[in-house]
Amino acid sequence: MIVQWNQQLHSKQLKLPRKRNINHGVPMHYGQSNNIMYWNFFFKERTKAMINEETLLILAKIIDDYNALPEPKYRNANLDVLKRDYELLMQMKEFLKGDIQYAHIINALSQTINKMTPRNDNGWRSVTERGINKAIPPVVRKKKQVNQFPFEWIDKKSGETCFINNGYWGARNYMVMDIIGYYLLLKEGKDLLPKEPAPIFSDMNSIAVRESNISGNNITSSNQSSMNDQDIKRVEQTRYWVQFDDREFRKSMSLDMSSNEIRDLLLETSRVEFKLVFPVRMWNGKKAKEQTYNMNLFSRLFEFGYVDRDTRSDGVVQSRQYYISFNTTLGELFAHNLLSKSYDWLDNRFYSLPYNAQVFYRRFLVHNDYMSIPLKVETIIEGLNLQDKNITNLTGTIETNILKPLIEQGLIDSYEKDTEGLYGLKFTIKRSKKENPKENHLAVTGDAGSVKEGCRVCKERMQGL
DNA sequence: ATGGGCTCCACTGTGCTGAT
DNA sequence: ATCAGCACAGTGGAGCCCAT
Repeated sequence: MIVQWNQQLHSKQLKLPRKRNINHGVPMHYGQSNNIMYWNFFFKERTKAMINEETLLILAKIIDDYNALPEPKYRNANLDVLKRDYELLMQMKEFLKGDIQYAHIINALSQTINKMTPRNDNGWRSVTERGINKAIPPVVRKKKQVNQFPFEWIDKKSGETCFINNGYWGARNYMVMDIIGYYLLLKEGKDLLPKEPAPIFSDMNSIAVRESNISGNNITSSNQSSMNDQDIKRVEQTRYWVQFDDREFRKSMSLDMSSNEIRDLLLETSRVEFKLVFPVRMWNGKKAKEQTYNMNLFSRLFEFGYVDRDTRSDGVVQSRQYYISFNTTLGELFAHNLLSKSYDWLDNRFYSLPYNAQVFYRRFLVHNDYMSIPLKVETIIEGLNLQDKNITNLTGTIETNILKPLIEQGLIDSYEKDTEGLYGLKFTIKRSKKENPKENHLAVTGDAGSVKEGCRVCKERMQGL
C-alpha cells in the first residue's frame, strides 16, 4: 500500500483519483446520466473520501510500526525506514493538518531521525582544561532527596576534604568552562593559540599568597549580573577576562540555546563555589609537572556579567554581550593551567552525547591515552556520583547510556565486562591510539596539545571576539 | 522573509518498587 | 540478584507567534 501511495506522490497525482477507481462501484444509472456537474461532484467527493481513508490507514500503520520499536528507539530503528515514513507523512500534510496523532508522530519521527543522523563535524575544536575535569565531580539535582549543601568528599591522595556549594555541577557547566577557556587562550594568543607556555604562578607558595590577597578584596560581586559601563570597565581592568555574545557561544557548543538559557547557564556556573584539591601544572625548569594545590578558602571559577544588546519592543532580549573575568583564586588557577598548556581537545560533537557519557569521558579518559583502562564499578560510581542503589539497573545504565554512545561516537573502541574479577564487577575500556591530532585543522604536537601555529579557521572564528 | 522565543510533547536517562 | 514497569525531570524538534 505504501509503495502505491509513493508512486502517486511522485507522479504528483495526490488530488486525482487512481484510474482504476473511477468507475469502481458506480451504479449504472449514474453512469448513464449526462449531467456533467453531477459527475464532477460525485467524482471529487468520492476521491477525497477514499484518499482520506487510505491516508488514515497509512498513518495508523506508521504509528503502529513506530510504537513496535523497542526502546531506546534511536538504537533500534532503521534510519532509511524512518526517513521514508517521515517523507510519507510530510506528503499527507494537507489531509491531516490539525490531527493530534499526526502531529505527535511527526514530532517523534523527526526527533528520532535527528538523533540517529550522525552529527557532522563543523570543524570546531575546543580545549578542555585538565584541572576542572580531574578535580570537580558532578553534583546533580535529585528529585525527592534534598541535596545537602555543601556537597563534600575526601580527596584520596591528600586526605583533604573538598566542597562544592551554592549550586549544582554537570555536563553543561563543564562545557561552559571549555568554551570560555578556549576564548581566553585565543585572546591571550592574539587570535591564535599561544605558542609558548606562559604560566601565572611559579610555585605553590605564590598561589597561597595570591589566594589570601584575592580574598582580601572580596566580595563586591553582587548577585546583580546586569552591568553598566563602570562594571564593564572594572572587568576590563582585570588581568584575565573575555567577552562574547550569544552567536559566538552557540557556535562553540553547536547547541541551540536561547539567549535566556545561555545567560542562566553562565550565571549558575559562575555562582558555584568550590574548595578543592586542584591539579596545577608547574614548569620546573624545562619540564612540566603536575602538583596539587589545597585551597584554603572557597572560590568561584569566574565573575560574570552581561549587557542586553538587542531587545525587541515586546521586551524579549534577543542578544546579550557577556563579560567574564577570571579574577578569583580558582579562575586564576584555571587560567594558569590553560596558559601552561594543561588541556586536551574535544570536537563539537562531544556536547551532543548523553550527559553521563560526557562526564565519564572527562573523568576517566580525556587526559590520558592508555589503550586499556580497567575501571571497577565502584570507581565509576564515585567518579560520576551516580545514585542508583539498584546495581543491576546501574550497570545497565553504564552500558547503554555511557559506553555504547561513546563507542558510537568513536571515542572508545570497545569495552569488556568482567564479573569474576578479584574485586567484583569491572569494566575494561579499550582504545586504539588517540586520533592523530595533526589531522585537525590545527597543527598540534605533544601530550597537552601545544600548538605550533594557528590556522585560518581559528582566525575567522575569533573575529569579533 | 527571517529568525529568535515560546509551547507542546516524545523520547531519554535515572531512580525506585515490587514480583520472581 | 534480576528484571520489568513505572514515575519524573531534562532535553530538544516542530510549529507557531511575533517583531524586525
